Amino acid sequence: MKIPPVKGTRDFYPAEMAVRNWIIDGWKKVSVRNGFEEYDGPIFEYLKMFQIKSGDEIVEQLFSLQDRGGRDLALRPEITPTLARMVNQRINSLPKPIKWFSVPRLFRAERPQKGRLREFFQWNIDIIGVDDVLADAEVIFCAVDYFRDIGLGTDDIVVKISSREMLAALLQAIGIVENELELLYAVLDKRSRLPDDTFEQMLVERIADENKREKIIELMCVDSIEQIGDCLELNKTAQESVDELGRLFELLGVMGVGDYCVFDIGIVRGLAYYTGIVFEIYDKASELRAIGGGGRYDNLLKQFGGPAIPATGFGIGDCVLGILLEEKGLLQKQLPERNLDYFVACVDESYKDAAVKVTMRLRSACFAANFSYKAAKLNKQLKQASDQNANKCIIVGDELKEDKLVIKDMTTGEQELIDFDKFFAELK
RNA sequence: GUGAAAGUAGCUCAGGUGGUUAGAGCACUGGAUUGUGGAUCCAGGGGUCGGGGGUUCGAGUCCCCUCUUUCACCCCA
Repeated sequence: MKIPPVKGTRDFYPAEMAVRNWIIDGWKKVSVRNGFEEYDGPIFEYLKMFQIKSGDEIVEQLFSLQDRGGRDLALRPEITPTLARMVNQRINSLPKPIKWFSVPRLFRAERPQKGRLREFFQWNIDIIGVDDVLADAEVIFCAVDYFRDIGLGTDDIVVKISSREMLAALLQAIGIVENELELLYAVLDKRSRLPDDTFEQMLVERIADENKREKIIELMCVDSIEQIGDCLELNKTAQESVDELGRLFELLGVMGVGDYCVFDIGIVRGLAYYTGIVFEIYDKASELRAIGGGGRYDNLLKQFGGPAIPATGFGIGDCVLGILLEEKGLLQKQLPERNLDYFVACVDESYKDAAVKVTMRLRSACFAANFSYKAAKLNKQLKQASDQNANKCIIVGDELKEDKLVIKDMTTGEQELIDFDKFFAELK
């Protein structure tokens, strides 16, 4: 019986595994150099854990299961709840600020499509315990630091930034009451993906007052922070959050990543828990879905039973990123090739054991080394060495009778005859 | 969950209106080459034509169902 792979999953053959490792190693490297420490949690949690933040609708998008004790569990669709739990558990003993990162494997039971699978990896970094906008700037810097590192420039990607807090203040200044905001966000979040008239029609369903609607549409058309003041009279909270956003861009400039970042009032983020700065990262042509996104979530830890502690962070998935890297041709150039230090060939069957022995000595000395299972013709073995991308090939043959080995450099093709003992003595 | 398109070898694809034993290129294995790789030439292995049912003397080809993939919608933590 032939069993196919599960819908929305991927098999990682060595070629795909190399890509996955390269991406994840890059994430880890950038996290560490930006001063973050790695953490992880279990791959499944109580189902409840994922309902706190996101509500019941989300349960349909989860892979859930019941254990033999009747506990309702789910494979994690995100790691932030786990992070919240872990931080809350030790909140008093953890040195602040907390700068942690993780690369969890996540599961979502959605219908797969371009850039979205049911199992994927996501780079998360979070700063907990800092309410300064400098932390938001640093988080954005980290993302850009990575993209720049792998060769994605300002022509390739863009970070679109706004502020939930500011948007709330502005909408309230227009006369939208607080409990209308949530539903309105959902519409505003979709604006960039909808034709203007569809957007306006959806707005009609939410906001009856035509004056308010016009104000909102006018507001959503601003394309710089300065224009906001021209469009509306700012109250104190609004002015403060506008200033904060201005300070953020200033800091991004100081950090040297200002040219990757733009203000975009249309960035709202779907989920309810964002409280301040929000951002999303897109390919410049905007042909793919968001590569990642994040923002400030100052109430979340409290929702998970902890104290009110400010937090900010982001998540970047591997699927859209992988597509973009492929399209930009950045994988071929940068992927490390399989590399074997030595391939040990034997000239005939009588030297096979000697070849095995040489290989084992090389391995003990921490070199990547292989031998041929069959004492095949030398040309076959050399081809194997070549296929396995060996740097050097050791040929074990009649020279061994005089305690010598042939070392062939596979890039230059040059060979030398070297004393057996001397070779191992000089191995570094 | 809704809608559309596709599925033939490991990969990319040929297979006029149904008709012998389903093909090619690449990849893989072996040989040409008995101690020298990447090239070339030759040969070989590999398919229940996604799966099931139906129509037919006969189905890769026509019809129905199903699975998977892709794309869009819903959603996007």
